[in-house]
Amino acid sequence: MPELPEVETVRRRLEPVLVGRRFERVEILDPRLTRPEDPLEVAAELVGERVEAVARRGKYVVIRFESGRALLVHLRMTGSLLHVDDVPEEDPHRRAVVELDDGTALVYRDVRRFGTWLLAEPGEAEPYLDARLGREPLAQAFTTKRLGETLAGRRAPVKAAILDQRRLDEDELRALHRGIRAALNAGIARQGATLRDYRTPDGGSGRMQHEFKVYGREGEPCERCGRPIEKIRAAGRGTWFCPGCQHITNN
DNA sequence: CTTTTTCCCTGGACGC
DNA sequence: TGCGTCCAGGGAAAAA
Repeated sequence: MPELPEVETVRRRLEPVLVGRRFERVEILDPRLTRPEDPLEVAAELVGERVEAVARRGKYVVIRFESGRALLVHLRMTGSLLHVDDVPEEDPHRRAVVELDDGTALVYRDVRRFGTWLLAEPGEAEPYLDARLGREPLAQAFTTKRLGETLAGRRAPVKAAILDQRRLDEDELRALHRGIRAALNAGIARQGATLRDYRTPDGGSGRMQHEFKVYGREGEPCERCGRPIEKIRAAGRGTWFCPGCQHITNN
């Protein structure tokens, strides 16, 4: 699913083809996409907007218009933004189509319909995003110190039994910080991971899934130490880890 | 207040 | 072949 590396890949692919383009025609096929706003209204409001920039905040794709408005697109589980020369026929999962002034189109498809499009008026986008998102892990401002401050005072396990932040010493905190940035950069370098639905805007697949060492490998021997990969559920989410290489500090 | 669980939603995998 | 059941999970909302 689209995590930060996937969303950043989408942003990078869309930026050169969207900046300067005008939204000529907008069709929102799934009324849930703009919830709770009226899809017809949002579609009508988008017509005529000219793209000034394509940014990213967390896992939101932020399409900024010259008018000062912004379209906040969240792909959630299975959303994808595709840039096409011609809109293909017949796709039951197509949720929106934006025809651009150069004859190309932006097609949004989303199998599981969790994704959202929010049209923010001038000045609304920043407060909206600030209220929902933490700090950008690839920004300069994201330092080991800042990460420590974020985790301080929190009692929740960082991914349950794998890492208990109460026991993160200076070196472990540094390792976590480096690990976060290294993993995200590796993912971006490979244009994200395609497990099933994720596509880049030109329809291609990411390659990061080939680098996964534990994800989806329950029972298989760790390729580093040979111990079987384990799977647990952390905060409601499936979590795989190597009990040998990713040491557990119980309690 | 913090943390966990439920819910949304669909299609693929699996058992019978 | 055709069901019924389970699972995947981002993030909001509800529950604990």
